[in-house]
Amino acid sequence: MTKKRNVTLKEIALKLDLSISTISRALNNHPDISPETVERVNKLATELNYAPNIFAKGFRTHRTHIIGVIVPNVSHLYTSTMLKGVLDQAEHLGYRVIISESKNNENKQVEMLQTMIQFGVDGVIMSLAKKTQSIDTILQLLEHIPLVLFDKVSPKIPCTQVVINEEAAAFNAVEHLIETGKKRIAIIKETENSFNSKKRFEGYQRALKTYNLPIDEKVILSTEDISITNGRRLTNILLSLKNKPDAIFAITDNAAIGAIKALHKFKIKIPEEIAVVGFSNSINSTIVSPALTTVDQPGNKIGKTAVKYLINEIENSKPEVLFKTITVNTNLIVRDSSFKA
Amino acid sequence: MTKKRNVTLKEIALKLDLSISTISRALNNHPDISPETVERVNKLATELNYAPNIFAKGFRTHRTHIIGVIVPNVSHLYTSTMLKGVLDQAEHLGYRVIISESKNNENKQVEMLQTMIQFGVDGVIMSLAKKTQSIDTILQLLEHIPLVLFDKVSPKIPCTQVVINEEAAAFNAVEHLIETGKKRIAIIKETENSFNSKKRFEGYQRALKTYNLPIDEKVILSTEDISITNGRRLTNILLSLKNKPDAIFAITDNAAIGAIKALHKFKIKIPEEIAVVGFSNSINSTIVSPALTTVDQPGNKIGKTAVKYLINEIENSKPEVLFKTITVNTNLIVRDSSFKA
DNA sequence: CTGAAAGCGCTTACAG
DNA sequence: CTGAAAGCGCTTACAG
Repeated sequence: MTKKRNVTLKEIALKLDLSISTISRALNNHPDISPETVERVNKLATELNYAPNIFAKGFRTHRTHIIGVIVPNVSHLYTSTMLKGVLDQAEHLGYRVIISESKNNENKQVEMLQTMIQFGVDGVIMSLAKKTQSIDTILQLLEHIPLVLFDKVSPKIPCTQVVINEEAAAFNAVEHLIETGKKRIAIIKETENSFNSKKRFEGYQRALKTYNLPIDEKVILSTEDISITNGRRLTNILLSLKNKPDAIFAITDNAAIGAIKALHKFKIKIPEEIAVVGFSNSINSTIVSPALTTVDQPGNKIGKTAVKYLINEIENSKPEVLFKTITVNTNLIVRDSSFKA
Repeated sequence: MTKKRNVTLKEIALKLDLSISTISRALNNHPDISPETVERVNKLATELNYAPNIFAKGFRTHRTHIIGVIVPNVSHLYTSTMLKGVLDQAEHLGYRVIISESKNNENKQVEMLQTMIQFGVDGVIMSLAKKTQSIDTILQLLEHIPLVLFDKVSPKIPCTQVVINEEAAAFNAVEHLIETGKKRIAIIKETENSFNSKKRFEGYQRALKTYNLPIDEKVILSTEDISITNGRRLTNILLSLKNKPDAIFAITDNAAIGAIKALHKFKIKIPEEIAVVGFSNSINSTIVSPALTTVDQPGNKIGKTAVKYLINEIENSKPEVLFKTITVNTNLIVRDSSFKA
């Protein structure tokens, strides 16, 4: 498929009987060029619909104005809201965005990172694949490119990391349950000690301690894959306990939705008998009934913030950024799966 | 932030005391080069972790191996599954993907298309913004770049278009309702005569005609924004009718979910009194209760197919592609919001 | 204020 | 089988 060639500086130079250098300068508002020349050049350029060849430009300047984004799974609801934030902010600051999926595979993640660097992106924003172990390669690649982590992060990687106030958010969620009279609060968390799961669990523990409630291993359940199905399965386990919980804090909306489905099955009243709180405020949380009380996790803002910090690193040739955490705040949204305070 | 420079052909040439040309050829498996040389070059290249500068390459070859994707909204559930398909297939065929949102704004859509072209993408996959009117600019841009439309398409643009069998899918959905005994089937559709809404409406009409059921304007409702809220609102209107429908076919899952919420409020039994069928098979459709009967719309496959056709056009310099529709099939998934057949 | 020239890293016709 | 050279479209130090 042969397509029309684009207008080049040379063509403009020829038509205006000026040099390519002058055209380039005029178009880039170089102070040296006379206003009249700038005027003439701009006029013809718009007339001819001139658009610089970004590849030639990037090739020359070692800047592509492309940001790479690597996430485990683009079609996760929450991820897609982060992507929205990334796209918006990037566009706003004059950058394009290339997106890749790691599919929660560590090797693929590194591979993607490498291609992106090879590709010449100016920087990368990444949410880590589950169970990312060997940080070594990433550390090496860090010498080649500015990197900002978001959402799924790791303290082992010395770079800017954008996260929500995981611990405090979980604390608030559990505190809310306690304040509405719940005394035996179960938690459904991830088996893997991911940053998010760990912090949320810490918040849960701190809330119980603060209110002098016992921490009982029997109602602390974990799962590899924190899905609706597993939320349901673990809730069934909770229901089989002699001493049942009166509330469930699930560290994701999906697990919470699974919990609600299980409680429904056993005709247990929500929130009277058992209250449920989730985490994310995904669209799903308003569709399930009763509507889910959950932590609003502003994906959009996380994405925007990550872009802001990355571009800042790209554009300011300051000393290397080391470990730095940026925290975005969250709110608890109380719906029908728990009592109003 | 200064980052390490990458290894170049020149460095390899120097170390091996060969010319840059030879290195380039060896790395590209040019038949002229002796096997021993190829061997030596490859060895050093991997040793040095050589990666070609894609910008220099693209600049030289006028090929970037980047595909541009323009969609109205990345954080729509369905869109994100299409994106997943696009990313997978593109990666599989050795292409990178740049994603942009048109935000359903026609001007922005054209603007994005222009930047992508300027950017040097090899081709573009686009889902049209709502109410895309002035096709003129798009037609002009078509001369510069291969374009494939997907999901939201238009017969006015002469290019490859990837869609599902909208009409047949709607026909099947309505036929299912008829076969389970429903006789007065309402439809909730879009006001705008978009390709999708139009085709689905045609399928609805054909089903009623086929089974000799009357088409009654009173139960044909439209809305600008086919959301949960509006699904609920329009269902309230249906419930205020003297002669109520016994089934509702909503052309999106969201509208169907709104319908279910409205029916719930009035304690109407689903599907006994009124059955509901949606369209998309989004995750939401399994979370609402009763679980929604809906058309499974394979976003993943649509995305993949679009990429396949686009890359085919990019790589084969055949005569210009004119209008051509590729249809991906769908299935009706029967859940609890309608009777089993 | 303007131009000639080098060079970014690569590919490829041309020559040998 | 290998190399010297041109050129893709742009920017920028250097010269005037």
